[in-house]
Parts: sequence; C-alpha cells; structure tokens
Amino acid sequence: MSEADLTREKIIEAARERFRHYGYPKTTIAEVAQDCAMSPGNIYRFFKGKIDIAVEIARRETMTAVEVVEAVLDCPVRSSRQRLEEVVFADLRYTFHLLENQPKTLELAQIVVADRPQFQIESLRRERRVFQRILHEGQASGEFIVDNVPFTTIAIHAATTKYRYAQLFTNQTLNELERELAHVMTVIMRGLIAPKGDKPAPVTEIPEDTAASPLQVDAG
Amino acid sequence: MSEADLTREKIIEAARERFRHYGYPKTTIAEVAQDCAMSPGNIYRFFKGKIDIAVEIARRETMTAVEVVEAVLDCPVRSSRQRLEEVVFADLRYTFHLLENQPKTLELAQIVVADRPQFQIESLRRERRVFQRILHEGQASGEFIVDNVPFTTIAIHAATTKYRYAQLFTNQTLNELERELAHVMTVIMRGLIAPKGDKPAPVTEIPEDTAASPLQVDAG
DNA sequence: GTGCTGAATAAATTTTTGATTATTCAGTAT
DNA sequence: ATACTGAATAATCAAAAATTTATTCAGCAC
Repeated sequence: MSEADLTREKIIEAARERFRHYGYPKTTIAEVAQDCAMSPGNIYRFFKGKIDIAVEIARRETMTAVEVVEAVLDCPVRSSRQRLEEVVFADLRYTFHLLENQPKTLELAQIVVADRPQFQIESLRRERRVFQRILHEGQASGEFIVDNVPFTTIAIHAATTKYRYAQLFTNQTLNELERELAHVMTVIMRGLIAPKGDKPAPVTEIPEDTAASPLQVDAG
Repeated sequence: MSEADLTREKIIEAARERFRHYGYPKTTIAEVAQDCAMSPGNIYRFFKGKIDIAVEIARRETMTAVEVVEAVLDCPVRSSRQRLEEVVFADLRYTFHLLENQPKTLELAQIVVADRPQFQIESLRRERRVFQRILHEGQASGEFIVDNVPFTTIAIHAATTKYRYAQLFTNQTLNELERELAHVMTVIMRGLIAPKGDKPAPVTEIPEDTAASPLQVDAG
C-alpha cells in the first residue's frame, strides 16, 4: 500500500470511530484531522468533501454485511433450500443487531443515501448477487424450478425487504420477525421447489388497471 | 345522526379540506373553527386535541383504501388466484397514486403514526383481513393449499410490503413496480396452488443462529 | 516540483428572540 | 342544566443573530 493510501486509511479509521461514537453531524473535519495529526486542509487532498468519507465508510459497511451473510454459504453440505433460508435469516439477524448495537450506522446510511441515491441501488445489487448465486445452483441441481433466475432473484429479494433493517418498518421483536419470516419462506419455497409430477403454476401477468381510479383529485 | 354528530362531521370535513390544501402543520384550529362558524374553544368539546382530528381523518382514509381494494372482490367470476393478484395490484396502484396526487396525505399519516404507533398496527390489520378472506375461499374451494390461513396471510402481506406506499422505499416507477410485483406473485402463487399429485414442500423452520455474531460491539 | 499548513471565506448550525398557535377555562347565552 | 365564547396561558414555531464548521487556497517546507 502506498504512503498516500495509508494516510487515506488513517483518515477513514479516525472518521469511522468519530461517526460511530458521536454521529456524522457532530463530527467535525477538524477533529478527524487532529486524530490523524494533520491539518484540516490536508483531509481534502484525500477526500472531495466530508460526505465522501461517509460514503466510503458506508460502502465498506455494506460490503462487510454481504460478506458476513455470504459466509453462510461456505458450509458445504447444504441443500439450496437450506442455503437460501440461512442467508435470509442471517440477513435479518445481522441487520437487526446492527441497528440495535450501532444506531449511528443507520443514521450514516440515511445521510449517505439522501445525498447519493445511487449508493442504495448499488448496495441492493450486491445483496441480490448472493441470492442469485443460490438460485443458479438450485436450478442447476434441479432442486429449484426457476424459469428466469434474474427475475426470481428480484422477486425473492423484494419479498424479503421487510427483513433487512427491519426496524425501519416495524417495532416487532427479532423473535416475532423470525417467526414471520419463516412463514414467508414457507410460501416462497413451495413456489421454488419442483413438484415431482406436475408443471408449476403459470407466471403472474400484470392485471388490467380496472378500477375507475377514485383519485382524479386536484393535486394537493 | 344527532346534532352533536353533525357538528363533529362538519369539523372533520373542514379540517380535511385544510389539511389537504395546506397540510396539517400549517392548518390552525382557529381556521378550522372559522370554517365551521364557531369558536376555537368549541372544537375541544368534540376532539381532545388537534392530533385527534387528524387521527380520525387518517382512519377514514385507510378504511376507504381497504374498501377500494375490496371492491375488486365484487367481480364474481374470478378464481382465488385472480382475486389475490388483483387485490395486490390494486393496492400498489391505489397507494402509489395516492402519494402522487395527494402528498399531504402521506404527511398526515406520518404525523399520526409518529404520535400513535397503534394506528399503523390497526391499519395493517385491516389490510390483512382482505387477504385472509381470499385465502379462506381459496382453501375452501381447494384451489389453494394452505395449512394455516392466518400465518399464510401474514406471510403474503409481509412479502408485498414494498408494494404498499412504495414511494417510501424506492424511486422506481409504477411500471417497474408492477413488473417486479408480477414476479413476486409468480413465486407466491406457485407456493399456494396445489400440486396435483404431490405433497407441498414442508414449512420453513427458523434456522439456528450459527454466526458467532460479529457485532458484540459496545453500543455506539 | 510535492506535501502540507492554517488563516480566510462560505455554508451550515445553534441560539436567541419574537411571534403564532394549541389548549384551557371562567364566563355568557339559552 | 347545556352549548358555546373568547380572552389567558402554555407550548410551539419562525426569523434573525451569533456561532460553529466545511471548504478553499495562498503560502511555507522540503
């Protein structure tokens, strides 16, 4: 690692500590600079602005999360079904504990997303790759019946939205969420696993928008 | 309707108009009172406080939404599958248009929920009843295989969370959301519809929390 | 030249101040 | 008594001022 890279790391590490303890808004560039024994101005030779430090920290955070969840896949003697289930539950638990133990992490993520919408899109994409890998394997082994892996990946990811950073949506306890997720996965699994003799149910078509929309109201 | 009830309605109606046009915070009790040709003090003989007017309006709003979606069920010659699909899509479209055309409605709902968390819980329960009814019918007719209707209701409701008031979660267009929802429903339907010869896949058990949680961190 | 500093400026935040507004309740009308 | 009023009070909000902070950049050290 070059000298410059090392300095960059030092800044990131100092900022991460400050953000974790005091939060992004209450952390000043001057403080981070002091932690690194450098002048405030020097920070700007490594980052375009304060928010960019936060982006880098948040990006690493999401990559760590994916790695943690992905680690579940290393266990070798598992069916695709088990893999998918364990990944989804690991996701629920990891993100739940994250928000519980490090509330500032959520704050940071929200600040970053507010400023860089693209960040969220890329994070979601990374999450989905794990799902996609499992679906591919399940399809290859014949355990899953999937006519379109990318679409089904999106579907399962979307259907489990509530169980990533669940505290954003509900006050339920982790236990309640786990039981609920088990029901969701039961339904999904019955949709994925090949019925032995039978053809699977046909795909859902988008229905006509029948309702004479009761919302032709002058916009507020 | 009693005299008092009529007065109460008048207040609700006046407040609804004001909230819709100017929003909850910018609407004053004095203005609502004037619209009703009464003194500010008199409002408090009918409502405990300003927020309680908002609660009543929001409650009616959610009931209307359920009625709109439920209207889809009146169409008689439909399979349970079609009913469920149409209800879910109606939900997506109605709530999407609602937030698009009446942004103040969202604001109102958020203010109410912030003050009365119970409100959200009850609204969700009302939504689920529609789902439950369809599942019951589908089970009775043999079209759906559901070993536990209440649990499966919760599962499907949770899996479609993203498609109610979708703008809260994503910037996707209605069209994108519709296509995505179609994939979600495809998976769900395959999980519900009875395979002719076969037993359905077994239910999901909550897996052990294996990961030596990497989050034993001192709380921020 | 490269790598950095720290004072200068611009932007954002907090504090203070002065309204505005929600809520109460003693009192009026019927 | 019941139905209401409107001035008084307490809580909240908004505008302005003061302060802090992010960011820049002329200049220093090497």
